[in-house]
Amino acid sequence: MKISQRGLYALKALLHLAAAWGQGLVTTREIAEAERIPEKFLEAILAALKNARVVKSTRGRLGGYQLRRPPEEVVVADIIRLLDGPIAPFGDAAELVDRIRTEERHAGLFELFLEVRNAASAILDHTTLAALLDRDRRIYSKRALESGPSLQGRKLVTKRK
Amino acid sequence: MKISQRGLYALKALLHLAAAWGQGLVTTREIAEAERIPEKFLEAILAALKNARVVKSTRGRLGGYQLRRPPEEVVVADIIRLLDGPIAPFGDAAELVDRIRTEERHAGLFELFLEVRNAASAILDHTTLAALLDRDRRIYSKRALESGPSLQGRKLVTKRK
DNA sequence: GTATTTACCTATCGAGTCAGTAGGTTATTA
DNA sequence: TAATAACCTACTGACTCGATAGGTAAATAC
Repeated sequence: MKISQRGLYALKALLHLAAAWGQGLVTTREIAEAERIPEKFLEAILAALKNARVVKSTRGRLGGYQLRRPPEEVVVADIIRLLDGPIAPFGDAAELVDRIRTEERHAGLFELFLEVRNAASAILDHTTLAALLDRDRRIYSKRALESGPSLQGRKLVTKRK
Repeated sequence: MKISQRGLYALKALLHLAAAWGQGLVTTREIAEAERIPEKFLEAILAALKNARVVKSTRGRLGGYQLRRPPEEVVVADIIRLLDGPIAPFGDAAELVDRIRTEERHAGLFELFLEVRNAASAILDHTTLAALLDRDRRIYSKRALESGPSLQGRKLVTKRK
């Protein structure tokens, strides 16, 4: 599986919406600027996400986008499959299973590919937007601590004493 | 990572050469026919494999190809990297490490990608042509046993009694 | 020494994908 | 009614993928 720029943008946009969960609507422009995504390109991506019922929209003034379900219920693997196709190094899971059965000379090759896809799937299938957002925040605050302890940084350090 | 038709052909051709290891040279035509690979296309693939010193060749009459090293020493991950680029869902390992450091908003995303690439790499890096060939043979004989026990099949069954 | 066989080299091609861009239409609200 | 924001359609240039065509160079058989 290869994650395209489009797929990456989609995940970033969804993380943005996940961060804004429960706080109303967010416009494409807002996301585009914050996440450094070409606005018109983002429009197309959000259209796809809307079509797949990941996201919902309201139009006109004060319009915008929001997640359809809470961040804990949006799984990363689904988004990747939607934008960039199957999570497998060759074909998809069903095709691999089939070729393990039918290929008379090198079935082992497809067995191997299936193992790889299962390993990748295992990770991506149990990672949600909420989990990813958590990660982002953890890294962010760890960084604030390391490079130039700010007010917030100091407090944490002090607490650890 | 996505394995192309080209990459698949390369692996099949190498498995063919691995099976012929120690038995002299094999021509492109022979490989092309046995493995159902367009001959001219296979030529280009073998050229790349030769360039990368995976395979060596002799030309003229009685010419052909052979592996440069024993099948136990040829690792599948290297072949895939050669033909289809890095084994990572996004960029390569070095780029991912870099973006985990530099991305200020969504470093967690790249951490996740790195985990996926490590999982895939772990499998493909410790699989050699010899191991794959073994797999192929195991599946093949298991199949002979299941569907219509031939002479060879019967022997095995009888032994098990 | 000539014909055959095989690897090797160069160039080209049609189809498809990727990452956008452009320009307008419809709905909602101040 | 004007402004705003989602929505829709079409197009583009660059690139990749999976080949095909046609010839050159080297090694061997006869």
